[in-house]
Amino acid sequence: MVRTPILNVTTIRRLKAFPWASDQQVERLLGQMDLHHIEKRTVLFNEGVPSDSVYFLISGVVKLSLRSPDEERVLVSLISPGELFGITSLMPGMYRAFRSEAFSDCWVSSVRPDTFVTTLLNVPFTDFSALMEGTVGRWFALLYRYTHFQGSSLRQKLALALLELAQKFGIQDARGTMLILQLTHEDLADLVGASRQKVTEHMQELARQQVLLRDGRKLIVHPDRLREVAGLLLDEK
Amino acid sequence: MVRTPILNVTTIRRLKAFPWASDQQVERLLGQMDLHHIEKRTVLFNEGVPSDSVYFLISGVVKLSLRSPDEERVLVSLISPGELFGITSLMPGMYRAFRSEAFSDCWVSSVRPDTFVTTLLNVPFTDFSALMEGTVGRWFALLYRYTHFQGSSLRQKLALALLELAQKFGIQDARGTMLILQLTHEDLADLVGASRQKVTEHMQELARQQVLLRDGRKLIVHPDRLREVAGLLLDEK
DNA sequence: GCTTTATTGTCACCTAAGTGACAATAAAGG
DNA sequence: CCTTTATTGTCACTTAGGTGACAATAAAGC
Repeated sequence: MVRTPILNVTTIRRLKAFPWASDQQVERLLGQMDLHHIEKRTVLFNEGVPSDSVYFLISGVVKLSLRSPDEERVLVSLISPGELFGITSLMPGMYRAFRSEAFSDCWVSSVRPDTFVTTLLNVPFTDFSALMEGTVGRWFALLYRYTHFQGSSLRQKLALALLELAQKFGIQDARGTMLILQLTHEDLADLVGASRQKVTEHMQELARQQVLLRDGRKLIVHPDRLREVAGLLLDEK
Repeated sequence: MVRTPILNVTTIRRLKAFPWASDQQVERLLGQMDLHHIEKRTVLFNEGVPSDSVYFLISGVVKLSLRSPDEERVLVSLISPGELFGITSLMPGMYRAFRSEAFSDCWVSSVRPDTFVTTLLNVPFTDFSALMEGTVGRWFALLYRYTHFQGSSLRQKLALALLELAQKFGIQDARGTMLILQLTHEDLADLVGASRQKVTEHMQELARQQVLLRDGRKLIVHPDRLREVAGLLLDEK
């Protein structure tokens, strides 16, 4: 039998979690958190499901991962006791970007994101959430791109990068989505971490396959086909 | 001569920035923001300097970049009008992780982070800042690792990954920093995006060079030497 | 319109890392 | 203690992408 750990203010303080919060706040938060024991290799949540709780790791190690285009697993991060995870739930309408599973036997606690925020910050959740989206949402988008770069070919990285650019700088055009930006192949190379020459080769190949075309020095891309090339499932992003 | 743009609530709304904020709040924020015109290629801030303002891009494109171990530039992101950037200033004691420079001629506006937060959220800045650190600080650490992976050799990636693990899971030991984790070479391979075999080879090489050593299945690392191997400047991280 | 400079295209060659296939250990389970 | 399974070590071979070196365009400056 496993002994249930005691979760009180002292435990929280020892884990160096929420150092800024008052004892009162921590106490109030604890009253709203529940406790789960999770055996090694158990999946807590999977990529793609709605983000509806914040998790707090009490003991053990949790692994965040992702599957790459070639079905390999990308290990994104290992979470240590005292850390919060699953914080995409602090932004509105997010889905889990990574799978989380127990890397060893763990004790985990979870809270509803609104309870978490209102208890610790005394501000309406929707306001906080919107501000998060407008600020650190960009970090998350970057993290998304970089984690998906792992285990991808140059071709796939290019597609992924162009997809992100299309969302930010794209305007609709009869022939597709035009990027209102003067990008050289060297810029793209710096963006995907490749050499200028190979980017030229792959861009030509992508143009040949009608995934994109060039109008002077402006690019016109086909988001759907890019998604296909990037090896994303159709529902992603 | 360049014509100074008008920065009022209508402009902000057209840029689809801060959609959740009331006209009053936006009005109040605008009163605290100043306006700069920046010519193409001008550097707004450099890596390593203290993070003391939040920026808002009104027009043009801003480029965030980083220099890799071999002096190449990694293009991290291109910022489009209506976006906030330089938001590490929302976390306490942060330094800029990326260089930001004008990719085209830009109009940029800046605010002090505390003004930004208190105006839009009506909460003490220190509270907000601490909560940010405890939640999305992890995302930033991940982003740091992944951006630094770009243009690094497997050896450098391994060093960087082990450095992060040492910070999270390391305890001091007479022989260095011991990772209290049972990590296989395969786990490390998944973490750095490499094959198991090559990780074995490099780990052996690192052990030979006294950067780390193995005690059974536990690792003992030398953070200083890892930092050296990773090609980081001594003051970074 | 012409000159200069930046960008793209193409190639042959090189190198780091991926791959498959095992042997050698070490840990775990009975 | 012995068997089974997981992990590490090693090596030959393949491959994607880096590199240098140009020629061909296209854009920018005058």
